[in-house]
Amino acid sequence: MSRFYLTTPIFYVNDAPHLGHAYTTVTADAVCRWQRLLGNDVVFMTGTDEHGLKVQRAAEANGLTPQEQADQTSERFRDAWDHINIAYDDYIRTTEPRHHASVRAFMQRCYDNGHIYKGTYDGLYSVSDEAYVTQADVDEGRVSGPVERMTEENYFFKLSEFAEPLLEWFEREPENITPTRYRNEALGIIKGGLADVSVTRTSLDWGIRVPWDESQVFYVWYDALINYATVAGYDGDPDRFAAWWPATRHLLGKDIIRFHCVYWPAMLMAAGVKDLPKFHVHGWLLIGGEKMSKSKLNQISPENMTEEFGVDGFRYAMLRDTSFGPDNDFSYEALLSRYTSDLANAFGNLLGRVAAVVESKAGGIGPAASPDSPLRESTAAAYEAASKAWEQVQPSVALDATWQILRDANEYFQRMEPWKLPEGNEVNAVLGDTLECLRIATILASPAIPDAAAVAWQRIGMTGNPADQRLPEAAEWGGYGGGTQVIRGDPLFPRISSD
RNA sequence: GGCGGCGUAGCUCAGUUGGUAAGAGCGCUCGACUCAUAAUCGAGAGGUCGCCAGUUCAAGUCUGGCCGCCGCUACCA
Repeated sequence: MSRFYLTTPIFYVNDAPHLGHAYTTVTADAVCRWQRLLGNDVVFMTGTDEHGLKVQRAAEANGLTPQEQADQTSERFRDAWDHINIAYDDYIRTTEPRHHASVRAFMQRCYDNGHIYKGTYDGLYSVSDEAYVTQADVDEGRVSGPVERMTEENYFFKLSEFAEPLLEWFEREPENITPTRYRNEALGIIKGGLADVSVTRTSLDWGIRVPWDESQVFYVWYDALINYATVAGYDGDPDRFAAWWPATRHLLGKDIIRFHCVYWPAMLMAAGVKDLPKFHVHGWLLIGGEKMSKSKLNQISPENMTEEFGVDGFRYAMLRDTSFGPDNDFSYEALLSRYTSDLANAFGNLLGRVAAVVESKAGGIGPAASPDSPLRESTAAAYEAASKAWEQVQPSVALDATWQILRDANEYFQRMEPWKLPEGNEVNAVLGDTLECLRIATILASPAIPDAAAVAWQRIGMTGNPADQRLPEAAEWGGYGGGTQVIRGDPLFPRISSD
């Protein structure tokens, strides 16, 4: 048994949960559920990033204190994740005392190790963009309003010192960042030259106080990144940290590569943390299709997506239709099409037709799988492919491989025509083998569709929950012993009309 | 501007270190079947692999140029 610690980025609380957040989080959830099937010890973490100027401003605009603003939005994220069945083990908020303590301890180490110094930040600030900008930004018209020169005494992190160590890390760990395209991008950032970065601010209060200079607070990014260490027990639980930190994997979007894949590893080195995380980077979820844009689904909360397709329908379609890495198009039409073809037709309908024939030809009792089934080999191959894909954080590939079992089972069932056979061994073998395919596919699909998988599991006469199965044994042919009641029931994934 | 990425069948995407007649799912056409959620199964049509040039016995797969789209370039996954 091994440990598996997976994080999503923590989400900034000036923005309501939307499909992009859901994409990252559902992917992480499914990957963790797969790891649990393997019997690994898993910690799955998500949470909210609550400090910084934008939160302070948003609070003022809403007539709230920053804490109230953070409380409200953080709760919305938590509700959204509960709604789409995200089984997180820890939900961190950067305003929690444990995180404040952790950040102060972490940064104090960096300071004590001589990687932080006091300097003068001198930069251009665009009020309308609420952001610091470069001269190049101004020259090339990427700034929406007037800029003013800001001068501030800040503490700087000696990022420039870490270019070499970072390159050594890339040399040493060929798979530190996947997919490769993003590894190259991070490498490009490092090779492009790293300047020291200002990590504190005096211009706002809503942040974590610098332990060696209480007049300053940490700039929100450098507080936020440390959350991953907080959850692993960085401050106050050295044993836990030693055990879990080496198992760390970060899931993130390509827009935050710089901070995660370059700055964060450098900070860890500065704090004297030996183990560096693995990074899995994904592209954007692009929203295409007219119906989708009609209701501005790119801004809509994840809850709205589940009204028609159910939680599992939404989760499945998103995981199956987005290849992890590149940007992906996602649309209402695609979602409907995926739901219908894969869930209603290939899975739900197979379940229904088998149950109907079990009822008419086997008295409603599922017969056992036959040991020498022609489906045995292809099912094993599908498991191997799915397993490999989950390991590589490729849910779409894993689910496609899993559905091969269902396609094969439908083909077999069709070819054997059990509904025409007389009751007896021959029909029992066909039914048992098809049920066995459903049993295995249900386990393998459960990370994507946990609730529906649990229902399907009961329908074919299994007891317990597919989530409690252990791979790889549970995926081996012959696990369906038969002799239990198969339940026909209502369609597991009812068809949805397209209007 | 700088750095990086993408452009393969109608759609969404796969295509190891260049090498048998370019793949999958969906969609479409035709046929079969009727156990099932008008589901399922079979057959088929459909691609000059963005464009041009080059390297090579051989390029979707390498090199150069061009066109189009996109990301990052200090606080949105």
